[in-house]
Amino acid sequence: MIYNMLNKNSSEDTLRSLGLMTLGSRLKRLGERLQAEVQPILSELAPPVAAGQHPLLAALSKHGALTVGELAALLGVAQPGITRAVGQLAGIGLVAVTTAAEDGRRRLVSLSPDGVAFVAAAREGVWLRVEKAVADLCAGFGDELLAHIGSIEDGLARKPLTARAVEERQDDLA
Amino acid sequence: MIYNMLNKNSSEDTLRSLGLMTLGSRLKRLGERLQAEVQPILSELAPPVAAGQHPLLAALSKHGALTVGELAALLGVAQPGITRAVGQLAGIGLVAVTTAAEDGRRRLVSLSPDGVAFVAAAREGVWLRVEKAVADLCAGFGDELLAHIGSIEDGLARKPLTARAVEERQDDLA
DNA sequence: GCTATTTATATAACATGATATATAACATGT
DNA sequence: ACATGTTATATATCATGTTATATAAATAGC
Repeated sequence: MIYNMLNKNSSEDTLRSLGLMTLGSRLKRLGERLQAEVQPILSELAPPVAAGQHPLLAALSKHGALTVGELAALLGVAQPGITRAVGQLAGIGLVAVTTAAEDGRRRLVSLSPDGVAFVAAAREGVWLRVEKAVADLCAGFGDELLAHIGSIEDGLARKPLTARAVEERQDDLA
Repeated sequence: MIYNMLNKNSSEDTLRSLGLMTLGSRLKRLGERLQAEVQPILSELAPPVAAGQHPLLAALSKHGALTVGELAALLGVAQPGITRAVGQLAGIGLVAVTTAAEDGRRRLVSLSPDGVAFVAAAREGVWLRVEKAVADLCAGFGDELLAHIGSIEDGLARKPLTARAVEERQDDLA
């Protein structure tokens, strides 16, 4: 019976065996795994910043001051998450927040001087190392993978999944 | 200026432009997006079950009764998450939990009669429709994408990311 | 100018990942 | 038989996604 126990599931992966039916769960799991593995590398640059917040800093560096809503749109996440992340980054002094002059509702988020230095150092150091490590992991098919991901994202924007499944049902009725 | 605002970021995606450096964040985002889009389809089968919990039911259906630890290993997630999910599924009557006879620490989780019927119906209905919708979304490259994902998962198991980045640093020192 | 509607964002609440730890059961060694 | 170490799992805590909503500012329409 101990033999059965070990054989039963010692190296099986249910998500893998379920294929495209659980693609979302599998991508999420792998994404979280990668973020967790990348975190120690990123944290070598002080102050430690969550892996998921580095793109926010990169967006500010690239575009200059942005509103909460703009950041949410650029990063493809919900607004309250950005509010929270910005609050945390402001707390450690990497970003500064002001109220937009032309619209009192808008909050303008920008890199602080410390934030500017942080991003510059990250570009030359940890970001580069992370990219290389991930490229090594992808063993040459990185570009192809990114293209597939892009294609799925574009496909979802064009036509949501529920619309694809609805058509399937109509086919069944015919 | 309104023109500038719109042009600034109307369709740009920071994660996409950052490429492999933010692969984890991007995979996580897409995975959560897919789970969210799949949820309404799955919820057509009563009772509603979270997208992330369907694989747990599939694992029980395939392997029979499993312990909490075995489920965590099969699904590649942490044990407390399984404890919670099992509690929820037991709450809606799809799984049953007993104590293993040969080891009083182990909890044996199995599909209830309602759970067996649920899985059977899902197999013929919503799981099939989800798989087809996702395959449609992948536009023919589904198998290739799954292979890439598998390769990354295997690559992480063989050699963690931090080990890959460490070697990079040693190269820099030389 | 006033009213109704829309918009930007903070806040609340919740779901779902994780790590850490307490507790009990089991295994090992003397 | 007893002490020590290991293991399975519930529980606590936290981080990070989300949706919903309240509040204030801005916009649209008359």
